[in-house]
Amino acid sequence: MTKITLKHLRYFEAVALHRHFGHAAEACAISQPALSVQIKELEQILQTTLFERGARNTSLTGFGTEFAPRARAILQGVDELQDMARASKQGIVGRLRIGIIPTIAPYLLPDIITKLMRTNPDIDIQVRETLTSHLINELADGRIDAAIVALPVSEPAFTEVALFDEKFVLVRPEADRAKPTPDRARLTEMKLLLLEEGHCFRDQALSFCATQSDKAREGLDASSLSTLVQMVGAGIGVTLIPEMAVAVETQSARVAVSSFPEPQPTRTVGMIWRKTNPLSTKLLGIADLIRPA
Amino acid sequence: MTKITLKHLRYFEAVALHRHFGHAAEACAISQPALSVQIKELEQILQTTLFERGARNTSLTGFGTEFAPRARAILQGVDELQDMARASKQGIVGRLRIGIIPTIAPYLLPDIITKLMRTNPDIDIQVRETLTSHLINELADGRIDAAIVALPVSEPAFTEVALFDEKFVLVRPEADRAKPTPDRARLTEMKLLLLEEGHCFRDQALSFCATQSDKAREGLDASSLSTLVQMVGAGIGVTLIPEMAVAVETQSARVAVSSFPEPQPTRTVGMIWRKTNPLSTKLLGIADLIRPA
DNA sequence: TTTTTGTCATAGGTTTAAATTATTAATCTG
DNA sequence: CAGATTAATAATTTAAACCTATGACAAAAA
Repeated sequence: MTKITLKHLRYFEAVALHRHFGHAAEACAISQPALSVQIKELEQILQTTLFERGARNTSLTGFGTEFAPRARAILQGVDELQDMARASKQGIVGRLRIGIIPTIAPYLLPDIITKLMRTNPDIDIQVRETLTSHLINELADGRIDAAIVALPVSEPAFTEVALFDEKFVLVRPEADRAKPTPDRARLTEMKLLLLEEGHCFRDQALSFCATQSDKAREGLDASSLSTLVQMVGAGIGVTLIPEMAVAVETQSARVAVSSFPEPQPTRTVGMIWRKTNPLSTKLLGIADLIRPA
Repeated sequence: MTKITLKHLRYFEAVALHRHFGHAAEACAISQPALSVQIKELEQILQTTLFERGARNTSLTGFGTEFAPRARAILQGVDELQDMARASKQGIVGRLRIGIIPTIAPYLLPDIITKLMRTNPDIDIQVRETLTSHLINELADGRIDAAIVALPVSEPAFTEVALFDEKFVLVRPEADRAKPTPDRARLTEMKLLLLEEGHCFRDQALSFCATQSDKAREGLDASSLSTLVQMVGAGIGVTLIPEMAVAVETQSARVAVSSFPEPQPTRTVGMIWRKTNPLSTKLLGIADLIRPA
């Protein structure tokens, strides 16, 4: 049992339009017999007559009349598929599904979006903000196209591109402003507030603090840098935040911010994507665009 | 330049569903290379990548994700075409576009529709009421499937089937009830009211009246039998109407109805359709159904 | 009527497209 | 590194679609 093909529908449409097999065949750039055979086959598939062949004129049957607009709609749908493909190629990508970790997103995203929109007015940007481990899964599954995270990720399936390094700064209560900046050794003596488990920034901060440590830290983990800073402002302890977050987060809090002496704590922020992603080269371009330097 | 085919879309859908070329190929009952080639061709046509082939898993690209629902919609539309064809075949015809002349329609239509609906609950009946000449044109053009008119029509392209004969009766003012029924010769002396030009019934009535005649008849033509009877009731003249119309039209008028002595005037009502109409045999069945005897 | 014309269907042979099997290439997994 | 998994490529076969030529039929013209 053969199936309906678009060829059948295209030929049908031509005959319906011209009401003449010969003219329709010409319009389709094929011979009249070829068209006749195809129409006949379509009628056989449908088990119905579509055209009434008179000796001197051809017309649609009742069923053919109902059939025509649907056939036309299908053909139009197919044309639209092609248009869609063409449209999606102008500009860098068309749609970009990008993931960013929470300790970067609020500070970098406005800038990224602005830059992408400027160079690429029709782009459709979809952002996903969650923990690195989730982003890695979603990237692997093809649910997002790229992710901006702290490097290294060391997944062999991913390409990693560094975007920039960022320093961590110390946030203390306003009252501590005059005190000297502690080095990493002295930090262990202070009450250090951290993000919840799962945030890479938590681990990065901890690793700087020379604490081997999870030493009796009661449940004071915060779910965002913003909360962390507010807690510091309330005098509960001190914390580290990325330099990039300073402007936004310490605006309205009664806290003192200070840089560490060398060796300063840092992390590398980068972009990752599947090596197999066909957009690879374009993603490289996007990385260049985002990179501030 | 090759074009998109439904095969492309069917294969695409399978791969999108299974996210695995081998399994998709199995689902399509073809070999994996055949499917790979077709998908590749589709991607070439669209000038875009639809799938991201990893070494161990396959996923849709961003564009593929947008492409999928449209492809699915098209395939569904095609399936519906087939359903439509199947549905249209149950019952006698599915849709019947029928034309009837005005001097028959009001009296016969209710009966016809009742009968058709009873034997054929899902039928879609479309009625066109106009003059014979118009019906013939519309029939020839395929705009209607059949027509009920007075025979003969004598179009070689049409099949004619007689339905029944109907007599014409004389309608006189109530005051004339006691007078003897005039024969056709005496009719010429009376003021005979007729339908407008174009109605076949006008010609049929005239031809009975032995008038060779269009003799100075002022513009008193009516546009319906109903009007004609009302005019008679008002004492303007006399008229002929088909027997079938008596019950409906003389109900509320102050007129006297009488049959003619032999030879009585009659006409044959019949059904016509294009010989080339594929529904021919079914239309014969419908004629049998309509025929009162 | 007979002939001619217009129009679609059928037939046989050729070309093009699609499928098959077999093989290769690449990349994970153990 | 060896074995397994998965998709791509190659060569060949099979099937579909098309073309030219011809036939059938009905309408129009002679």
